[in-house]
Amino acid sequence: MQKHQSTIKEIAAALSVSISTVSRALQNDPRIGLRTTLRVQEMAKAMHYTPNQAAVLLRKGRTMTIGVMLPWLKEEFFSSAITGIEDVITAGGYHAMISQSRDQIEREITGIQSFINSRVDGVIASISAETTDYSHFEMLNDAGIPVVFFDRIPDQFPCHQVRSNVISGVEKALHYLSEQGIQKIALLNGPATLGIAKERLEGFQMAANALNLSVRQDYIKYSNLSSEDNRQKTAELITMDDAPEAIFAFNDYVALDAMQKCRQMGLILNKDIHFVSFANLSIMDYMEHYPMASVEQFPYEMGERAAQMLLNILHEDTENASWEELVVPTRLVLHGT
Amino acid sequence: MQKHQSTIKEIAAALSVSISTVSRALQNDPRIGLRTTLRVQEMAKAMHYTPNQAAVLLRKGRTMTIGVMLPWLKEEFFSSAITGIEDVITAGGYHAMISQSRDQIEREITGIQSFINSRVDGVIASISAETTDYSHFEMLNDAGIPVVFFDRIPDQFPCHQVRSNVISGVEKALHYLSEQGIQKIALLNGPATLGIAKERLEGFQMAANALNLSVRQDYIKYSNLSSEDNRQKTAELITMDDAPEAIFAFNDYVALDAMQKCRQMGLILNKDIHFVSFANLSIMDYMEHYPMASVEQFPYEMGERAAQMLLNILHEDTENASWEELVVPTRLVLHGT
DNA sequence: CAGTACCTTGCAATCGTTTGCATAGCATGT
DNA sequence: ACATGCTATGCAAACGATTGCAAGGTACTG
Repeated sequence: MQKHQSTIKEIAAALSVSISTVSRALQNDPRIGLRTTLRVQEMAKAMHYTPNQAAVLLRKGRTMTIGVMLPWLKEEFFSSAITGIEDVITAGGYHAMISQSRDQIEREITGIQSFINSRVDGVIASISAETTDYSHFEMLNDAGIPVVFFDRIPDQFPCHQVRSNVISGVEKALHYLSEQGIQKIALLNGPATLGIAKERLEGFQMAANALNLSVRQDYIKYSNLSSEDNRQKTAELITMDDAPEAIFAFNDYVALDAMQKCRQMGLILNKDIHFVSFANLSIMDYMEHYPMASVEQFPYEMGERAAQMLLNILHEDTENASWEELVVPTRLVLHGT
Repeated sequence: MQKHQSTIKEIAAALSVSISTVSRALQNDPRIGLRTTLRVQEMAKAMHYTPNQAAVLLRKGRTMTIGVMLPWLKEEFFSSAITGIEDVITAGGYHAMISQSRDQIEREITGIQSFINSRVDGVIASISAETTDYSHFEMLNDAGIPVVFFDRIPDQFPCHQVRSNVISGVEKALHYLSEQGIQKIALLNGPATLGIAKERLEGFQMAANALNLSVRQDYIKYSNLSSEDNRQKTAELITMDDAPEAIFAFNDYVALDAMQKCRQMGLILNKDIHFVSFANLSIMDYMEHYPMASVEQFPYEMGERAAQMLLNILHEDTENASWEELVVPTRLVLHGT
């Protein structure tokens, strides 16, 4: 009922010892006698003492906090990734400070600013769809705060990164479509600025060449990931004179919009038009109209790996200049067969 | 390239003024001359100065941080609520520290502990499905940290709270079913420990009485919200001798599991069995098999209101003893008509 | 020229914690 | 009796910022 946070100074006063003794006793410093240590720890418990993190940080220069910046919490991919991140960093004694950019560059910048103000020990980030300028991440670098990017990775410069093997994922999916006798395949991609969009395109072209499929430039569309644009670009594809038989979607959200648009325009899914996509939302299990196949990217695992990488970097004493890079394999999941 | 965070002390040294002058200049204190103020602010910018939050907190005793504790980020209801919370508190100069309990009491406790260590100024919480003991929230109270609960609210004691008008929502839904000539209605509820589950039951019984529907005890099931239990309890309902015509589900996730189970067991949705539920996931727009109607709870708005309430409480100077309480109206959304 | 007032700046304490160094007490060895 | 070594504790200076109070400088007034 006291509305008050107790301090080591108060514990010290209550026991008539010095604050340094209290501090050491609470850390089980062997230089403090057993009797004193026990008395202090009991008193601390009785007074509901909890250390003031701000004071500890100020003294130690570390916050044991990791900033996590990602586009949307509501996307299952990212909330799963967060869970993986949380599991790893809490095991390491850290906790997460989460911020969503909502795919807006301004929110990303202010969020990163706030990470710097809070002196987070490190950052894990997946960049927004709008991000083309990276000066806010350079500020982190100047401040000596390491950053690990995952999934959505800047492609302008080298960086610590965890990404899924997009190219092999695309290859597997194209291979599968081709096996089903489907030749005319469109790519409904994300923003061209996104590294992973470029990778999807690259994988798409490589796999198409390997399979002797022609890659038509007008089969390649870029969406800004909004539902409107997803539907718009889908309409453009399926109203073409020589419309594609299958659409490879950037992710499941794009696929959902695209499939809905196709149905609205009278096409029958998995007959007139086929879908393949990235991500594999768990909610898909409940859907009647799902993509023919999905490239599963294991977001939980990617989060774990990104967090592990960051903790490793934090625990390296030497400032080694090399950029860590990890590629998580993908898996092609077939639906409804 | 300096890997270093600059401090006011360094700015002071660079300009040969005292640190107090720098501190005041940065706050536009009128006591500092215009020339000096400008010189300091320029130098601060040039040196990429950002205030160390820990030091500010230590001095000021406020963190400008709000702890947000909720069950699952991946549930759209909560991620929408977070977005509402974020929008309000960032406008007020605060930022959020998010923690998910994943419906586990232990995670909830450690998360709240960590909020206390970080000396958050306030907490917004939606309790886990396992929470029956509230001593961790009492610790917040002892520490003088105000808590606003939303949606999932403890029912053992009074507290600041924002909740949706569950009872009227249930009434509307039951009324609608009854209008469709559906009489035998089951309630597939959440854990009995959850206040909102009790409310759903209460509303269910009240509305049923008002509509002269009999409330059969064996039509009322409690799920622990896991998919297995959702399916299990559904199976129990639909295999009864006198099975219900409609199931009122605790939320859309429960409804999805239940609908899937019904389909697996050969029932035809919206014919053999009808569904009504709480929440109204946006993903439902993409679904073939959706509930007949959903009670929309406006999570974004609930988040906003909870945040506003908390900020109001924080800005009240007097410790007024009354518990704030806000009920957000619900809306019945009809699907597929 | 002394007194007054104002404008500008600096000193030093403070927030809660950690930690290098000093010190007091006590037993041991010579 | 005295140096030596050990154990157990305390002192005081940090960490980076804020802020009440003091003080130096300048200009104005009588």
